[in-house]
Amino acid sequence: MNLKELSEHLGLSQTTVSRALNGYPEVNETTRKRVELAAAEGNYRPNLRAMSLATGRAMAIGHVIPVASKNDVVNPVFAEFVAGASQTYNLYGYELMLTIAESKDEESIYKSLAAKRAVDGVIVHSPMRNDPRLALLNDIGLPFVVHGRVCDSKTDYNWIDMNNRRAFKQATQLLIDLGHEKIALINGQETLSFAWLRRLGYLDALTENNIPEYADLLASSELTETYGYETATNMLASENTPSAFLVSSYIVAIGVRRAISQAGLAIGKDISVIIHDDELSYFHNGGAFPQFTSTRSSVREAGILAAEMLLKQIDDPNLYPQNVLLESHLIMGSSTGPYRKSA
Amino acid sequence: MNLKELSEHLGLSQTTVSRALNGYPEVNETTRKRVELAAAEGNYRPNLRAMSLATGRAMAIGHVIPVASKNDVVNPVFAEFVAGASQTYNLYGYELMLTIAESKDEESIYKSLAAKRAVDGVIVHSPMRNDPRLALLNDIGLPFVVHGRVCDSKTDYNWIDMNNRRAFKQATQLLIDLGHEKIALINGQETLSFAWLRRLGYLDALTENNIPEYADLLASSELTETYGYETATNMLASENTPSAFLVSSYIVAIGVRRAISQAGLAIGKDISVIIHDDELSYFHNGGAFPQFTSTRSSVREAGILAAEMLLKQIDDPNLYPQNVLLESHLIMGSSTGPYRKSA
DNA sequence: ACCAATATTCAAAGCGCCTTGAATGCGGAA
DNA sequence: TTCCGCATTCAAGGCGCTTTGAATATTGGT
Repeated sequence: MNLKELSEHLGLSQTTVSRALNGYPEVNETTRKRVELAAAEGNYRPNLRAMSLATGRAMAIGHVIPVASKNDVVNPVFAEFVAGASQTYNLYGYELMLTIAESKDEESIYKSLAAKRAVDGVIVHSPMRNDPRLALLNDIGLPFVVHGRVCDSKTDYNWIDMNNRRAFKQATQLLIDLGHEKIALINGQETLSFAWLRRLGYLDALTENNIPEYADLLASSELTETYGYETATNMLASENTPSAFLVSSYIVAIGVRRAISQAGLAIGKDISVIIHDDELSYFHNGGAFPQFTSTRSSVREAGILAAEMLLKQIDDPNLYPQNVLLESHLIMGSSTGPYRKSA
Repeated sequence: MNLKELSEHLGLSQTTVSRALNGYPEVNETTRKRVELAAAEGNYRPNLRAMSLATGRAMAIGHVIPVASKNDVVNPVFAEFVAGASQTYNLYGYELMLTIAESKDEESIYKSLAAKRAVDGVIVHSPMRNDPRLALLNDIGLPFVVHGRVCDSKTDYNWIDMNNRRAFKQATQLLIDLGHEKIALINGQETLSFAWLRRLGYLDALTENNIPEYADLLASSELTETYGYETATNMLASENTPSAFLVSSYIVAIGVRRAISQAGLAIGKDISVIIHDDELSYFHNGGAFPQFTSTRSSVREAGILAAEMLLKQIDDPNLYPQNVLLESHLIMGSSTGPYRKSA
């Protein structure tokens, strides 16, 4: 059933039917009711392609998820984020167009998306400290919102981020207050903003407390279980053994826990661990007594908000860039405890 | 740059330019070269909306990921699967339209997708043993491929699945060969086909070996870490203690491992564990000596193949439904060992 | 040089919708 | 009754592409 058929069926012009369904005021309320009824009965939905050709709006948002190479890790956070964004799109009648692409292809994908008029805007995932995508997107004039921040940007742009720096400073401070001094940071790739900011927060706390920084207690890599396991194993076997770990994700922390347990140590007693918890739905770290002490912030919530921000921007292109900084909560769990010499 | 501008710039008709770019034979090769060059220079891409309006093909595939409720678990497998499918779509110029939706809304989403002509086909995720979506999709005439199978279907349909039954039978047999008799199955929700088939495989092996089946060694739920932990903890504390666990996913196994370690037992010695390994990229279970003995099958690969199957089906609507059954590999790791009475 | 056959190119219609500008119907004021 | 203004409705053009059927250019044979 298309507009023509529907309007013929009703004995009305396409104009009137279209206006009736799109809420224009110059339609008799009686007529509108009739039209709406008939549309519902005939399960009529405007052809998306025709509609966007006519209006110039694609009614779709692009999400381009970068991976380093073809068989590389897909950041598990993205599924949660997208789940949030999808909620928003459903609400406003937008579609979500997903592309998982190698970083090297990203530029051409954005260009193509724009040239094809496939999307009205995009969400930028995994921003780097100095991310070339900002300039690119400004250049091609595609509205966008960054999930995270670009540290070295001269211009303003839309972003929504968690306060990584503050979160990790706070977590480090807690460990220091518990008497720890040798605190290892098992971080994500520090070319990425989120990891860099976490590192800064960690260093902030050390500096403020006059605690020396040990290069061999800093690790930075992709967030996998294996990375957590191997790094923690090595650190525990080294001379400069840490008494606490600050870990950038739940998944990495699983590897760390494996290493600790394998070394015959007890988490929360011999060794303290604080993680950042994105609240991935299949890793529930909750209850009255969570396993991990954590800085917690819902990625799904960020997805919802980012999508809303983008839709607003698309709606009003003159809107000044918006920024949202979400705060995390430091949640006490059973993975932290006072420093013990014996460790 | 649109077709009109490009053709004016070239001094050719839109017809010729369009045909030149779409590889029609009735275009002079010299002209074609000229057109292609100009198109590349002007970064011309046909407007997707206009193109699909003219051709009647949306050039997009829908993926509808069901979740039980708004804040429910998003199956982590889906990200890997989608990463595979996306590779295929990139290759063929298709877009991937993702919707994450509560199960109760799924029907209306499929209908809407079809009525809006937003997609040319869909991938059905997480099929149930008796899944109403088959009839629905046949009804609205939307091509589809199921990732997994619907156990109770009279009609043929496209699917690609891993041989769950055989995999779990084989894994169970291995445990039996190692002397285990009290083998717990920590399974997914058995309304879902994959979990049901795994259960059948497990029972097949028990039956063949005349080993009794204990209801309290069977668990079925959503695949979260917490589920694994709590279930294993309870089973280990019960009268009818299992000496081996068969676990439906890596994530659940992490919880199981936590429970085992907390009970002071050693995996691969006191207790054996076999998992199913979907090869999630951030949980590498490889190397010469993987931590977990596992039935392994790449979900990403399945995504690639499913997408190819769907595109073929769309290309030729008269194609008889296709089926692909992927076999898993039983990979020996360090989480299994012979039965010990002491456990 | 002429014509049929073939190779190229083109003008125009149509995909299904929205939207501009014009047309119609109606009631109340004059 | 006549006219004007407002409330409704409509016809037609356009979004950018593909594709049909017609037109033009080119080629080889005679």
